[in-house]
Amino acid sequence: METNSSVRVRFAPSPTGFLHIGGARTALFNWLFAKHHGGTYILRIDDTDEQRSTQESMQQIYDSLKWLGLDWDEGETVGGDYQPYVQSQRRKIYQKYIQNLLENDNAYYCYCTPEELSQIREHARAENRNQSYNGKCRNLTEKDHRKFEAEGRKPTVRIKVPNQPILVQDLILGETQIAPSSLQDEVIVKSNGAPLYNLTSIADDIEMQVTHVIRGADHLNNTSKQIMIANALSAKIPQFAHLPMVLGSSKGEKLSKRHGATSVDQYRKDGFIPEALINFLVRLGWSLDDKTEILSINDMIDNFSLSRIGKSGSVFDVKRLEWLNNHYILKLNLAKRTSAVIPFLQRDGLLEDNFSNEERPWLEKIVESVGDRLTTLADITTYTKFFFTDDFDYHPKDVKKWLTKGDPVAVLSGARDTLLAIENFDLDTVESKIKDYLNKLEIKRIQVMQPLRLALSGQTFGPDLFTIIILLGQEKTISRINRLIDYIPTINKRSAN
RNA sequence: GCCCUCUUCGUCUAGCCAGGUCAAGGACACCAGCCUUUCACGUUGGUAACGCGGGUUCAAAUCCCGCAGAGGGUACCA
Repeated sequence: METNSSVRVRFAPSPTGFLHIGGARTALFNWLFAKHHGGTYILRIDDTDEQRSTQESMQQIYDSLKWLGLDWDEGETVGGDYQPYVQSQRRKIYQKYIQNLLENDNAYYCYCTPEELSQIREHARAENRNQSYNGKCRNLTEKDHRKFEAEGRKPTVRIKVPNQPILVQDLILGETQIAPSSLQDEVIVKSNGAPLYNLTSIADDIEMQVTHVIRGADHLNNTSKQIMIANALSAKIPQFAHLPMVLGSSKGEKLSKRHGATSVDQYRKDGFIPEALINFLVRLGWSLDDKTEILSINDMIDNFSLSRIGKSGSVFDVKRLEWLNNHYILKLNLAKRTSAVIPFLQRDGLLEDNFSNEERPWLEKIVESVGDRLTTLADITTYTKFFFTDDFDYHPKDVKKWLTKGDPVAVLSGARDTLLAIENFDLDTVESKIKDYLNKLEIKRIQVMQPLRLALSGQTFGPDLFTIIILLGQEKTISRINRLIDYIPTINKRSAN
């Protein structure tokens, strides 16, 4: 493994909502890059958007990152040499940068009103240029300033586009030159005095000694603006790596709610586990070789490299996530799997919030009976509901398929009597007695097993039938069979209604 | 419109930089068989891709040019 302790990276979300999938991948890649190089991973909150940033979002992002296991070395909650790590608390620091820019004539005050600006924008567009500002206030005289101030106009601060092209060197995308003509004098401080993202982001990257900026490709255009600012400051710029976008469908659209859940928190609620999500995310744009799909965190850390990240966007395919989720749930030992599943049983009202420890062994047996069927933790309810409650229906389709042919009442009665006669009600005995019974009948096993399944669980899928019988116990098993036997004569009446 | 970027099976990707071993490999999904008390799992097999057009070369998925398509940006958002 390469070791370069001077590597410093950051994940800098804006707290305007939950942590979404794309953000989680960006965080993961930064985290892996830092771990791989023995460097430092910083969590910074870029909350310069006063309108949309909220405390709740900040907390949600922290929670999601922690749930994923992406702990940070420096940041609001853990400290570090560059506190504070929340941009809204760093205004004083940016002031220094703004002064520098202004004093060296690399930035200037602009008094244009929103109306004037939109006119300029329209004009530029009519001429097929993409600049929305024309440098109108670049060369204001002292007199102009006084006049505007007297009118009560509050100025913004704009950075001056240099004459030379901006060179953007990207570790993933390669090198591009951005002509001054396709850049414009960006606003870096709002008229209310609030510094804007493109200033604060690069200022903090410089300030915090960030060596590599790894972020989504949606920031590609911002990078040239930020390099322009850093150049004006004569500051050393970090290296950049833009991650291709995470897309929502094969049409190549950016991932959005229309394509299903987009937040990490929603996937947690849906019963996905962090190991699966991490493994899924790391393979979105990155690969180790031509065949490795499953990687442990250590595998990822040992092998992670920016050079193996592709250039094109990746579609978020939930089927792949489900496959990984099933895989990682299986890797959980019974105790862990049981613990993981408990909140979902509680959520679905099958288990008391304060269930007793005595129930734990029984719970574990139920979870064990489910075997490898869980795609998500939330699936536990589907497979085990009938263990917890008698309140279940028989699906009409199953009823029609298994209870309307032959003589199900006789078949079930026979099975019931067989079970009733058993003294040692254990798995081996139950299994052998039932099999003896099956062998005596002249119908296919399935014709007995499925009606029994329906009687006991209301379903024709799920755990091993003999295990279900044992977990339910003799008494409940018998009464549920009787319940179905009583139900069968009413079937025709029901369908007639 | 303008600027920037991208383009291998339906999806994630390997291969591309250092052209031949690629009549393109793996995985998810899908389909079929096997296994089986159900559903899953597992297992065996199958369908399926180098966006298009030029060029360079003995040879191009790989290099060059053009086109098309897609994405991102174009804010006193990030």
